[in-house]
Amino acid sequence: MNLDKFDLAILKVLQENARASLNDIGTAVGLSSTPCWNRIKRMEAAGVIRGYTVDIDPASLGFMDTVIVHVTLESHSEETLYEFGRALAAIPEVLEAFLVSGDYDYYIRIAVRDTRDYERLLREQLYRIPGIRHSKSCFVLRRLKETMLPLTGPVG
Amino acid sequence: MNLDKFDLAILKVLQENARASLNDIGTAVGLSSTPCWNRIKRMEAAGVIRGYTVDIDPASLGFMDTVIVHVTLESHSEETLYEFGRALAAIPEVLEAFLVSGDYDYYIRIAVRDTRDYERLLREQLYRIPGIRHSKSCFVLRRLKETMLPLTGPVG
DNA sequence: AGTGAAAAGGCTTTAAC
DNA sequence: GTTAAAGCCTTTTCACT
Repeated sequence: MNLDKFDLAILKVLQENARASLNDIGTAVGLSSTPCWNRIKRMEAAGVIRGYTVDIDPASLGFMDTVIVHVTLESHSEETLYEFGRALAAIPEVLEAFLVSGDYDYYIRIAVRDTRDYERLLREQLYRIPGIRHSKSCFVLRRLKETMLPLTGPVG
Repeated sequence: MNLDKFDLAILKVLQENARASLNDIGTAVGLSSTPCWNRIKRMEAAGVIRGYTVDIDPASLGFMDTVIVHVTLESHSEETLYEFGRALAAIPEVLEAFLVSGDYDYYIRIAVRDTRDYERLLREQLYRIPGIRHSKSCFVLRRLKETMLPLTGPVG
């Protein structure tokens, strides 16, 4: 799908506030509300916009720490990789899971209550998944940037 | 701030669709729209809800690959760490940046157009930041889980 | 605390340019 | 592909439980 500068501008507004009204979006991008609405519906239908979500403060939910875990598996068969991914997806504390190239097989980011909760999670959840060989963790000391796609560049 | 099961249920609905109407939210959680509205405003004011954002398909924007980069710095002084973080935050392709404990100093996730774009980004952007010593990259082969906070557990 | 109704405002559609 | 206007649905307020 071809996105012009108005589409990108609309996405940028929605990225900052997904509940912005069509009037506000229109004012921000220099259009009236109707074309904005049409463009949004078009992007939703085309799968450019996958959905709208809320940004929740992890600490408010009791998750005081973020841990990044690197995992290697016993086998690299498609079945093992798939099964491991499915098991990870079922753990709510697992925020992100990526199958990666290189020294490790999976990169995972988890939200934990505290260090004891981290230890429990590793022992009772992660190491109970069949196929896991080894893991290596690092605690996040500071978060510097939120996850937002760049809306300038390749298609801008 | 104390969150009860209704608050968590509301967050869950918003996490799946941040543009859900108050009526739909109310129906889903078993309340009328007014208390839902009050609870949402309260959570916004308390910083539990940090904002609402849109989930955009990276491929639609021309970003076909995701790369995870681990970085070590020359110095671990507060100034170097801070300056590096500031420079990272200014690169739109950098989706996430975490200051971490362990073997590496920064963990970064970047969106790239293709392998050439990755090479360009590394050379022209990342390695031009003062203080960088070494980096190690791995390409994401498959993304298994989206970033969503678990809404059961510690406070549920 | 929650409910339900009423007012104010925004969303969605139709039609015209 | 854009603007303007009409009807409808949602948000927001208020009175009551």
